[in-house]
Amino acid sequence: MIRHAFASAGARKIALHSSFLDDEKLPEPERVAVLHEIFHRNIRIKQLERLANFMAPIMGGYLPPNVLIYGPSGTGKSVTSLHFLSSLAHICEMQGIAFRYCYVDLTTPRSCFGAFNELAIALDGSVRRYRKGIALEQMQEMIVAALMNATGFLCILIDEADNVTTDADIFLTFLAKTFPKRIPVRVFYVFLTNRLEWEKNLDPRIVSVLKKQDMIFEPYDALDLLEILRLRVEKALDVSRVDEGAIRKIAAYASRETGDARKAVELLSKAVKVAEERSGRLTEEEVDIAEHSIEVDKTEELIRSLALQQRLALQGCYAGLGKHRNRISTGTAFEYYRQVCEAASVRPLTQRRFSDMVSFMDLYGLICARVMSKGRYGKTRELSSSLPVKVIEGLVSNTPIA
DNA sequence: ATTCCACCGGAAGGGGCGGGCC
DNA sequence: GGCCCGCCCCTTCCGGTGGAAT
Repeated sequence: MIRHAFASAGARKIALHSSFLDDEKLPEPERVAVLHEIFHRNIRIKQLERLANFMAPIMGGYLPPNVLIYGPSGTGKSVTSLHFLSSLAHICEMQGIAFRYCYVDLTTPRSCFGAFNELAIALDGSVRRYRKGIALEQMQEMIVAALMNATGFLCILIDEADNVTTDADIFLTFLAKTFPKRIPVRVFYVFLTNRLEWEKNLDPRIVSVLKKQDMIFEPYDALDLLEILRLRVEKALDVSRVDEGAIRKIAAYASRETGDARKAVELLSKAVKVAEERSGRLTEEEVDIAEHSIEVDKTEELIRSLALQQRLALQGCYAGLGKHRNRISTGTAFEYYRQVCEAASVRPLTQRRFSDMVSFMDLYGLICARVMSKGRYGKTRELSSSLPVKVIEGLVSNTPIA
């Protein structure tokens, strides 16, 4: 039986090099190679061209302007910029121009201190984290000291620059004013962000000192995605078992939603798994199944990550919805919520708070809540279900309520 | 035209806690 | 390690609201 199971699983195998479907698992050289191919297929060529125009002064020994790049997540801001800078470094090396760049990753939100810390790590090349409790000025001194002997040009690429949660102004003031004056190396910045309004929240004085150029990465369209997906398919899969239509469908799904390349690859990877469990062939049908199952996974994960009170509220809502033909008012839902709380021996919150939680869950699409006026019988939000049946079952079966 | 239901949702204030700073 | 401030969560209070009922 084991042998048979193994053999039949092998016969349905589609993924030959599954690491190409997951960038996290890809070793660095391979990743670079994949990127090179992507850029050879004329994707993001316009953006590369603009970057090249901005940076061209460096070849004549002039300081390029700072660049601010907007674009939603998964549009290749980071990869494109990194690819460009590494090429630029290569060219400069051949021309004998002293140039280096470093990458400051603020993908996870950080405080001002944390941002300085990342910057320090990126600059002096060490992996050591500075101890907490150092004064900010001292951090700045150390960062300056690390570059005291550097010469030539330095480009600092700051990913998700809007993620500095507290005192972003201090961080940016340092970058814009103090830093360039105190070090011999000529520094310029590339900021990446996915929030268009970021600039408006900044101190206008900083913006004017930065004297930056703007650039926009629009989401990939279906054709770009198709190209990106084809590359992955060629690298990772047994091409003879993949329908062209399936790939087109994935590209269509992803471009219709957000144009996020990461999501497209994720969907591809999921579809491959589905196909391997089923027919051993990747067709449009498998894509549909995978799409649906990603949907379910996402909501289940969202529910798991809810705070206790929020989950109880959600359970209360769906417990009530099950008994009232999927239409209930906030007041009734609140009653059910209280029962759920009692069963879980948790002190229930006030109705006011419950009302806020309902709004929150509506916002995240876990429930549908519309304000309705029933005339003399009051005004209330009418709650109805907006989750797949499978998810609701899982949710209610956890409810210890009769 | 008025009343009145059953909430909505803003404001204000308290308490707990985590992170920044020394 | 310890202190303190700011933030978030929660409660209380209350004026507001759309339309059926009268």
